[in-house]
Amino acid sequence: VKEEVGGEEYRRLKRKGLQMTHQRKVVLDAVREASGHPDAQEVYRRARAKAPSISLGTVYRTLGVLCDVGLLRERRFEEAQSRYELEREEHFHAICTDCGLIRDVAALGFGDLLAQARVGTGFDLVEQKVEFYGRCPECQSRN
Amino acid sequence: VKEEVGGEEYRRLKRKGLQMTHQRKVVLDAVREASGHPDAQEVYRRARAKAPSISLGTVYRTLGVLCDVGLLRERRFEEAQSRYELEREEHFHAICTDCGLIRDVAALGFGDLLAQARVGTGFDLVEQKVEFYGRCPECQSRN
DNA sequence: TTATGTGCAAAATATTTGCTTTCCG
DNA sequence: CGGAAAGCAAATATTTTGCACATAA
Repeated sequence: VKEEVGGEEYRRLKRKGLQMTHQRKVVLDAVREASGHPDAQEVYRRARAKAPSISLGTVYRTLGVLCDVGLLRERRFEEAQSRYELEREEHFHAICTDCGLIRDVAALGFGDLLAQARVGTGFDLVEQKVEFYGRCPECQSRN
Repeated sequence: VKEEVGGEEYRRLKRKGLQMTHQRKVVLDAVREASGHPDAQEVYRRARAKAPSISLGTVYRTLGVLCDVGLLRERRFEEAQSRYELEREEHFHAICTDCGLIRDVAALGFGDLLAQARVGTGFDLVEQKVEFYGRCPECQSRN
């Protein structure tokens, strides 16, 4: 049995009756190659390097599709625009208030925040979002 | 010594060379009277009840000013628009994924998340944002 | 071949800004 | 009175959508 390259992506799309296209490959690669958490404009810029005729509308639609099938994850930090990251295990984010750098933080070791919040609220909570704000090491040493 | 009603607001504004105006009173009251976390449109709607000629632009500028002087706080949840709340001690939020209800959650009892994140990242973190998502009690009993 | 996807442009949504007039202190 | 603020409309910024044409399977 031969494992197909990119098989996972095809499978996720097919499961929902969606097709794999050049644009979808290119957008997914753009997010992979961007360091971290690109917004739609950066994905668009990167995608055009490989698919010059791709439109911004397609980038938005494609990012939405890739989130729907579970390959990407949309994130809204304290900004006007959404950012996108590869879907993976739960983690938190530290965001530099000077330069905007976003660093992933392992969720391990923070205890069961969800369980505590469930007790405190009566909500059937299934997901959490944790962000920390402050200056990154580089900006700290800059002055 | 007589304590002036609304003195605190005047003081905060004056400290930055800003004036108190009818519109600023009305916008602040609108946030106070809204249950919880109104967005600019809801503030606008409420403010017009007391100041019919107020414009949406003024609402936005005023919300910004009131945040600057520390009376309000801008919040972005997983939505396109910002929401606003009265500035107060740190707390978290539980958000209903069905009806959108936003409930405040006391931050006490969650341990020193910031300290842990500082160690993990090397960032000089000074602020945290914690949100929980799931169904509120009422939506749970609805079906 | 045919359902699905893309490009393009216009629309929708949220927020900001320039400028003239009005108002607070 | 003089600087700060409001109203209004136009400008921005981000994201969504309608539709004719193109493409994957």
